[in-house]
Amino acid sequence: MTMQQMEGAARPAGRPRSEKAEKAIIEAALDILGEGSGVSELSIEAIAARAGVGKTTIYRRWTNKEDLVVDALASLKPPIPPLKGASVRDDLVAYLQVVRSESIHVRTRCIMNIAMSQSDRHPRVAERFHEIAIKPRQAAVRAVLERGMANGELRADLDVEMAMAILSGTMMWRTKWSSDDDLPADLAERIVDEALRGFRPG
Amino acid sequence: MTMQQMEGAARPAGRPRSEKAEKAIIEAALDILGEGSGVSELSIEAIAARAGVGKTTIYRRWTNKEDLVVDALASLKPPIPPLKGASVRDDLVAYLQVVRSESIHVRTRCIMNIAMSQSDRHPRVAERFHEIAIKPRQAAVRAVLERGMANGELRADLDVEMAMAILSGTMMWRTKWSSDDDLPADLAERIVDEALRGFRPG
DNA sequence: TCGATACGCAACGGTCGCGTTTCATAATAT
DNA sequence: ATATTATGAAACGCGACCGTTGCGTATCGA
Repeated sequence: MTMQQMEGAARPAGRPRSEKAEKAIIEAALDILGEGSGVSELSIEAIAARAGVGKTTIYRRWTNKEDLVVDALASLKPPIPPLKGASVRDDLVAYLQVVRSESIHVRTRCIMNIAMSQSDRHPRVAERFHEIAIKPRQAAVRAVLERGMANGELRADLDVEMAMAILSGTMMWRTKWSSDDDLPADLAERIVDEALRGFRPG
Repeated sequence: MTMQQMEGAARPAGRPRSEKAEKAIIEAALDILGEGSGVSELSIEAIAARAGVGKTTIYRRWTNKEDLVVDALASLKPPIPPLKGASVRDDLVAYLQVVRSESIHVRTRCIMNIAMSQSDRHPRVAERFHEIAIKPRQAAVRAVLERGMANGELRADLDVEMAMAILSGTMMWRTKWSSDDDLPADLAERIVDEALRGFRPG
């Protein structure tokens, strides 16, 4: 018995799959989605062409488009900002500023659109996106709010879910229905200040 | 000179276009969009088939799909609720309840999705939708808020645009990321009450 | 070296929707 | 009646992708 055979994932014979190709495929898919295509307009041929890869190489790894998109979304590491500022206000402003700055980049914008608009048609994709990109952020915001409730910066009876919806929803609404350039620079601060007015004790 | 010739739109000779066909086409288009298709997946052939109409009849009236969709969206009469209640709170609750109830119907939901997600790819469509479905509602809400500011129910220095974004954005966020059934029945009231906490004077 | 597997590439037959045309028929003005 | 335009149906050639296959080459383990 050789060392190799003892390894957990008994390596099959023959040429191993190219990791580079795999990354190129996922990157190409995200790229095309980032240009505004919906999931159904995303064609395997286009992905293969852009990735510089044969269609075979794609079909060998994923049996359908949805699985590919799910993996692609999963590869998006959401850059959660630290949020360990001095005050609840600072943390929330920092968070919403990240959201705002992302909404300006076309790629982020389109991928967000996909996740939001195709939840009926492609529930698995939307669910995965929610898991990857939304939940961790919501958890971070929730931590900030709960910290504030604990130390008295916020009302003790604050409805945390509602507060999170107010913060994220307001920013989303503004970024949706505005052209990029008429988003005021201090939008994050203004949203937080307006929201906090109702979140504070008293 | 006959009466007919004196009419504003000098009726051309020959068989007139069928109004019924026109309505059937638009209805079919909305129907398919309401099932979750994006604009680009919406095929003329499918519209014709569902409307019980020849493709000729469609191509004779619209030169491209976008124009058809624009007209279809324009045919959506937004049922703006009256909003003449006793208080700002009552009006806002009534408004958000309409929004909430619409978000449950698949058709409304999908058409909303289209307008929101395809603004990059089909700006004319999104713009038209905004004109038809968003602006009048926002105007109604703005009127309620301004009335409240005038009679002292709301702070005199309230940022009206921000307040509208908070109300609509929060409801949208909740309806987006929730399955229909875990939307609490009193969601509208809870959003309004939470928001008003910061909108009131003092 | 040899067997096995993956690679990029090109071609296959098949489906779908495109936008156009033709056809027989229907509806309207003169 | 006759001229004119619209209608639904069917068929056209065209191009985009589909998912599969065969090809020669590259990369691995034994």
